[in-house]
Amino acid sequence: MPELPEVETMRRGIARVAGCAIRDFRRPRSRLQSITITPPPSEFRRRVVGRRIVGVGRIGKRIVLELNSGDRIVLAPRMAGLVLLADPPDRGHLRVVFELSGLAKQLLFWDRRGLGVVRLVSAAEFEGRYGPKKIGPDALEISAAELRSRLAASRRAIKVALLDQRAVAGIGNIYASEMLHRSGIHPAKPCNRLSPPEWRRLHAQMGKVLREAIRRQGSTLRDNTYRPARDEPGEYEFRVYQRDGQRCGRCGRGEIVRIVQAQRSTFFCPACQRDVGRGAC
DNA sequence: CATATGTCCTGAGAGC
DNA sequence: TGCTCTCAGGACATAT
Repeated sequence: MPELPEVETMRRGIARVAGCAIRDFRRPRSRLQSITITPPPSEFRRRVVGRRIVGVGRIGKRIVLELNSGDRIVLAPRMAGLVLLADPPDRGHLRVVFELSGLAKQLLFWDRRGLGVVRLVSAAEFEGRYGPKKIGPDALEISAAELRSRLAASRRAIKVALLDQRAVAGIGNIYASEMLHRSGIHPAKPCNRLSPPEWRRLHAQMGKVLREAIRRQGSTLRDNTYRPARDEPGEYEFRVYQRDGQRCGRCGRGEIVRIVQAQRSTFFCPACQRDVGRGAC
């Protein structure tokens, strides 16, 4: 699940690997299919062992470890991955272990579904793969004007467009529903039908939702996969996500419904997110 | 180019 | 209990 708030929480959780040297890189044996590791483990190992981690950043929903060689390690948890220093949920889904020396002893990549990716890239490759042409401005940093100019011409539904990482980075399926609800915007409204006040509200609520979620250390879903620490769930509280059938707390009148857009669930309140923007011409 | 869709993988939960 | 089926946070390749 990890979206921007969960990945940022994980990044903060491992921040002290900055300054550590990588002593070893290994993949614990597992009955599961192996995750994507590029380049292949032998070359990966050769290029990271003995290097020092000089920076711990985040780009959208990925964690980026900068090495003193100029290479970067990009960790993408995708749907069910975790980046941790210790205490993984179990050993069976532990995919990669970096043995470190310094303030942290280990860095772990754990992934229940195996959709995650661990990638080592040169500076040039990083630019091509994760540069501004591929990944838009971070959702925490983007200005209102930039958000609008990047999306306003699109005919796509706003909920679907918010998931496009080239437009704005870090928003996923859950927080997209949450920020649209707080903005009072119908998720199926085409981007090119949003009014200037709607763009302003969306921008404001985007920042609010993501900052609040980071403060609460993200959110833990029904599958219990993500947690900021052992035995400790993320404490962000959803207002619409997976609350279909319940009364809307915003207007107190509507009942939250679930719809499907682009094969993904969307939750919203038909009473306070009323205008689909497709009314009579 | 912009937009839409199928797929990767494992595990949980529903239904029978 | 145990089987089979469907679905889940993301991102990318491919198709239209």
